[in-house]
Amino acid sequence: MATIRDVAKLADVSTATVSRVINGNGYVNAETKRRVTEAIDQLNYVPNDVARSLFKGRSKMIALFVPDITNPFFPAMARAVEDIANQRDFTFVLCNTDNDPAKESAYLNALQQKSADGFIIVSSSISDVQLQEIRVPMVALDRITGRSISSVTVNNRSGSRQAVQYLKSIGCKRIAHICGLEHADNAALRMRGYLDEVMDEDWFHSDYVVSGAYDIDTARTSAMHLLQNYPEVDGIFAGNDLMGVGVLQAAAALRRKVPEDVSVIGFDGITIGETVTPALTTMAQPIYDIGAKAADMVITQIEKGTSAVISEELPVRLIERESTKRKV
Amino acid sequence: MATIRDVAKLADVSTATVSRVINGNGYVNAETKRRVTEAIDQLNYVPNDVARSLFKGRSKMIALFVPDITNPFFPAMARAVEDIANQRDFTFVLCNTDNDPAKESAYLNALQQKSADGFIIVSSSISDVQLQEIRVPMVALDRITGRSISSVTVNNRSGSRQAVQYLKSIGCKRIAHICGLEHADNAALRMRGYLDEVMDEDWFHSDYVVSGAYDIDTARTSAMHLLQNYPEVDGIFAGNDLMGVGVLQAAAALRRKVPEDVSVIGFDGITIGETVTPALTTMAQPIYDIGAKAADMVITQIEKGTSAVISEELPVRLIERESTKRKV
DNA sequence: TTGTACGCGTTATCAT
DNA sequence: ATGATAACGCGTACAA
Repeated sequence: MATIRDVAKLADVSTATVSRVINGNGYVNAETKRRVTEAIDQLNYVPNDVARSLFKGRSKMIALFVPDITNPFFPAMARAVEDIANQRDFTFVLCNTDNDPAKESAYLNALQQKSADGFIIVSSSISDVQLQEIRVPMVALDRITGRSISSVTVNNRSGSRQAVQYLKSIGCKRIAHICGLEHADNAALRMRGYLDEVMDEDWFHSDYVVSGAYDIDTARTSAMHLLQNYPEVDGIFAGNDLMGVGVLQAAAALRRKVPEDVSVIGFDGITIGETVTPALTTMAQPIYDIGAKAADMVITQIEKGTSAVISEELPVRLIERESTKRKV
Repeated sequence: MATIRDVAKLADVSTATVSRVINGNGYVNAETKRRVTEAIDQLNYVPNDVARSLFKGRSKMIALFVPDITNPFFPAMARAVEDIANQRDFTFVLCNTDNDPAKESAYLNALQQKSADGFIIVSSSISDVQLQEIRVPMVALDRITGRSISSVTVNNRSGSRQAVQYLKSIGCKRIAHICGLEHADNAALRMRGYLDEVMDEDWFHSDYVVSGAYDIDTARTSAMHLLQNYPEVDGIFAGNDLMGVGVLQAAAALRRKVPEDVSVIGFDGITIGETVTPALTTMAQPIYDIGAKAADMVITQIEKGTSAVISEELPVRLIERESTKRKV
């Protein structure tokens, strides 16, 4: 690997001049510039990022923390972040935390040691105080922000209300909810939205809310119990699509027809919802936009050096598929 | 952020001594060591990784290149690589290349600039010559290696033969194949395996091989044409599970019953195969093991500094689900 | 056993 | 318009 000194020697100038040519700083004679550029080409010189980082204390690198890389929602989002990062010449690192505080801390430390410039964090297990300690731009997704951290979220609560209203509108009389991870803010918000719509119904029963872990398997188990114990349930709002798929599996196992016997709606809008049978109706999040917006915010903050706290809320929208049908 | 000098000053020793304590190198008096450790604790000192990298020319960072992060196969593999990397105290970076040579080059350059220590590459678009130019340990997955690059693969060809033999054994009389990306070595191998088994059959027809892009949508389209033009086909071997799902969708759209009218088998063993209806029979790869093995190989090479070329082949195994059934 | 001093490759400041 | 040089923070000869 050629260094800046090699280039300087070949072009018969000082390293300072080479640096100026590379970074377009200060004045440099056209002819000198030509010589330097030529030397750079000839030696195939590329500035060493590590040395740059050491000097600047910055690395042109941002990281995205996700709680479960096997939930297709997150790869989809990661792709957006990656696109924006690449466009703006940042290196993108994806970290899978498994909602494990230890892993999160480890990643956080490791990356801060590497002078990571910014973080986008989807996590319900990382503590607010720990987030405060991060000294670089950061955006939280899917978490209620204590006004101290920038965020990009969707209207979880009203979106959930919409989902439940939709179930009502197609004729569901007993609507249950599979709730996501307890300590996840968005799970709590979606449950709130559900409760907003059903709490005052005379049929409402607190056992109509069961828990899942935002994954297929736990949701299937929970839904089995629910459907067995409360056979009158004819509509289920799952806290995310993965759990919606779990509900479909539970219904199939119990020979309950979807959507004839029970309608199911999920939340997220991941593509797996189109591949299951029946295809899953869902409240779709603008996944790409969320990731892109978050990346844009972080990078802009990095580049401008501002630390303004911005919170953005994006809308969800209903996608009707086969798992819900109007009762005749 | 405290530096090594701050620690040295507080402990009243030289930076060299502090460095010795940190890295366990050379001799250092027990009492001195105590003082230094204390100072480290007190200042919350952590060595700066960037400075380390600059000095050593290494970064304790490995990268995994995958062609399509939205194919669940790759997140599953990434998780394995990540686990091993973390265990061995390496930072893990996941790069999604979209099979785009430009993106691959960009990532490769960017990461080499950052002194990445090793690469695990799943790619059919990156050229062999470009791989040769990488001066750090590297493992290729899913590609025929020119003996010059270490690799971890599965027995694609014999696995495919097994798949086709299985279809035959359950009574399929006309077996077609949805082939993956043309320039992908593993797609070619899987097609070879298929051809090994069917080429000499008197019913065989070259139009029984159609192409997909290793994704659901293209496979569905191809399968639609196939099933429409060749209604006698009663067994389909899809080059991967995603395409298997595409085939199921095509069959559903054409009201062809699976497995009664046509049996379908995929390749990969990703979980989405369990969620579709009917659940997809598949030749499952040991996904986690592949990633773990590759990570282990790269890191071992990095640490030992050896450059031996190792090629490992792992076995696939049949998982029977609902998309195939013995003809009576 | 410990300290001094240099180099890793870059950028920025200050001269010239 | 250009060059010399001091940082950035660390690890390691070499000297003591």
